[in-house]
Amino acid sequence: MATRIQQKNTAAILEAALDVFSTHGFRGATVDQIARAAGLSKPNLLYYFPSKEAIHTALLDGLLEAWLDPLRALDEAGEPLDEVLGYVRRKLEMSRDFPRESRLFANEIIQGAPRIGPYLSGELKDLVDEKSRVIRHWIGDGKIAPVDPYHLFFSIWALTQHYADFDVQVHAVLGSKDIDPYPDAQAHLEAIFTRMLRP
Amino acid sequence: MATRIQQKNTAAILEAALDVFSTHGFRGATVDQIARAAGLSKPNLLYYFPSKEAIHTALLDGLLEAWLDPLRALDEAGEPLDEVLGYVRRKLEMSRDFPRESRLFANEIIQGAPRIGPYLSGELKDLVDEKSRVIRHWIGDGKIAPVDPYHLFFSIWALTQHYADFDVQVHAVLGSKDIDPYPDAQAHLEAIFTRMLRP
DNA sequence: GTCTATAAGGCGATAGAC
DNA sequence: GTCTATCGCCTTATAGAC
Repeated sequence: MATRIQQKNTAAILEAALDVFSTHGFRGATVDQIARAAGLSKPNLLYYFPSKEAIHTALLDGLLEAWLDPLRALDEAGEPLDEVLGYVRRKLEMSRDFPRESRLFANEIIQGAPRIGPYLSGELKDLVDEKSRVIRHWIGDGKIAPVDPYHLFFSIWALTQHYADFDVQVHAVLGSKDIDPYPDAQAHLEAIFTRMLRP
Repeated sequence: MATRIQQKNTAAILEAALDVFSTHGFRGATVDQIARAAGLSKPNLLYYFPSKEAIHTALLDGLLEAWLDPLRALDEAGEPLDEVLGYVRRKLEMSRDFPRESRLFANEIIQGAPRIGPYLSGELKDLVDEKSRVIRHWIGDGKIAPVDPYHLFFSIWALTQHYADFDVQVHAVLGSKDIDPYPDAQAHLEAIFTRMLRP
């Protein structure tokens, strides 16, 4: 049974760690940095988590738990094009609302997925295999244009996560620090996938 | 005037450093790791480069020098759709042939572009602004369908670089370690942009 | 040009008082 | 539960012999 203080501090640590790990990667982050951002001393932080690795694992576990939800919601019984567009919209909203989580994930993958390799070829692949059959079924019925389902999913991931992972570049190129690129991005992606999938 | 030994060792160091930096990021990489991969002792490596930072800077400078070439080649006088498809093809070939360079760049951007911020809002933005005017010109002439030029370029970058940066995930999801995903990727991307831009 | 040895400091983690 | 002090390791970089 966690006390109110424990809950508060644990939450503050995870919040601070998400900030630091997503920006600097696992090795680039320091426990001191996380502790200061959480308003705690270093030994006090290590009173709540046994090690730096443990904090990182806790973050990753929490993330992977929710990472596949948008894809799970893709419904075979729905209107095919709407279902894909809905998935794209949910993924783009995740980039907008949880960019640090996206960068935490991206850091892991780029560095060879040392901690989540089994997840990729297990849970993730299984779900993608399943939903690929749905896509192929829709294609067979003439509901959407022919497309390689796996590369379709790669495209959705790449296009939506780009706005979180490469956020700095997006803003640098658009030039205006204050403008929200997401409304235009949403319209752009909807147009892409509509043209791509309309029979 | 560099001797043959100097040229050989400098090249070996940069080659090894590209391997290590692109996989582990700047902080995650160690000089010892790079030295061993280059077949040199640590002090010997530091005889050729004054610091770890200097090696990284040399790599980044060399990369940025060539990074924009595929976009520079986009020719206003060419056939619009072919020009865009050619750019996509060149970028995808860069992902296939230089995945470590792509990951080196991705690591920098994800971590907030601490070293290349000026490049992004300088050289890169200027070139994108220029080529965006070309895209808009083509749209005005009815040569390609209306599209936001900036988000078009974001899409090209996201879709092509994904195959280098998220290589591990691509292979995990496709399931077969030995299969080359690039032929299918090329066909997929050509179909996307053809459908997207045909008037 | 290349090595062994080592300085100097940062970092993860622990000890022990309060 | 939280702190100060510190251990021990790892890492960057240098000294100095060959």
